Amino acid sequence: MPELPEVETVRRGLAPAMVGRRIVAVEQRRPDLRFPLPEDFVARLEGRRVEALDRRAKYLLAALSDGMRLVMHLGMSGSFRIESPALAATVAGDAVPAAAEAALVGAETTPGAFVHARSKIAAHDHVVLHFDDGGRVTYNDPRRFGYMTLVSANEIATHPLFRDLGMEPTTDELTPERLAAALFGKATTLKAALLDQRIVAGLGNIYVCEALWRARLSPKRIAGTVPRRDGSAGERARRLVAGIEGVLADAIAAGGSSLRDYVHADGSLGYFQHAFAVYGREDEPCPRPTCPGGVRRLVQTGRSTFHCPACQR
DNA sequence: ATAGAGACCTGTGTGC
DNA sequence: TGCACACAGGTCTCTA
Repeated sequence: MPELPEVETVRRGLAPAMVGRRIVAVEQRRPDLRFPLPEDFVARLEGRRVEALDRRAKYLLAALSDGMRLVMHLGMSGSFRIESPALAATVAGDAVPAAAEAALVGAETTPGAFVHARSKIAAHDHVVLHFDDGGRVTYNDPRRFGYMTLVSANEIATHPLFRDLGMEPTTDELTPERLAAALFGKATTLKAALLDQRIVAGLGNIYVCEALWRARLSPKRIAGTVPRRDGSAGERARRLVAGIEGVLADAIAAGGSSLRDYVHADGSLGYFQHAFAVYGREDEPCPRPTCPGGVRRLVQTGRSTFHCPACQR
């Protein structure tokens, strides 16, 4: 999926088109995504205003005016397309990087023409939200691993999708002490532990590889050896937290990454992929200036891991 | 309780 | 050009 930085980028792109606007119509183009959509999905959305658009781990949560939350997960290949009069104003501001602006200016002529020109349904467009300002937000997902559901605000904390989620790495929930405590005694590999959403929520295959490279820790290391013997945070736990926070912050700042089937909510392509140190760089030299090693690929629990055996221990 | 394999889907790139 | 196969950002479910 889009991992946490991509979901955060999508959130920022969607917010101006959704927040403060009323949903006037919903096109549900199939009964299910990964799971069946809720009973009366369309009826339970139409007429509600979007009060806020938040993110928890890789989930987007739209707060609706009736107290429900529209929960959206992008799976592996989900994306949103925005056609909105609000978009031109957003693009003109400072919130969207120059590359995104360039991608959009060409598509926009007059507000009416913009909306009309982009109104066609494309393959794998599954849900279209129509707003009271004439804007549209379309969810597209070829692989259909993504999903949407409705959860009442006061049930979010205890809902099966959210109750077991671990530390949110973009907040002060993630500390070396807490991470050390969570990894203490774990017999699994560090790669697998960081992909476990119950420990740190929001990391995926790419950013785990990148965070471990930054922390100079091997993906094959036993997770329980990150804390000190008494379970407290030492040098390794501190480096790991710094690696996680650093790579996520850099990726969010760059506007998220874009691989082959991922496009930002605002339609622009990402560019953080150029900054990956190890992911997808098998056989290239390790980018750490003083390191003589090279990037190697291995498979752990069925997924590619990229790392430098020379400097990651 | 927990770790690993398999499953869910479609698209794309590679090699023969 | 066509075809088979590997692989892709996630995570739920089943099995050991």
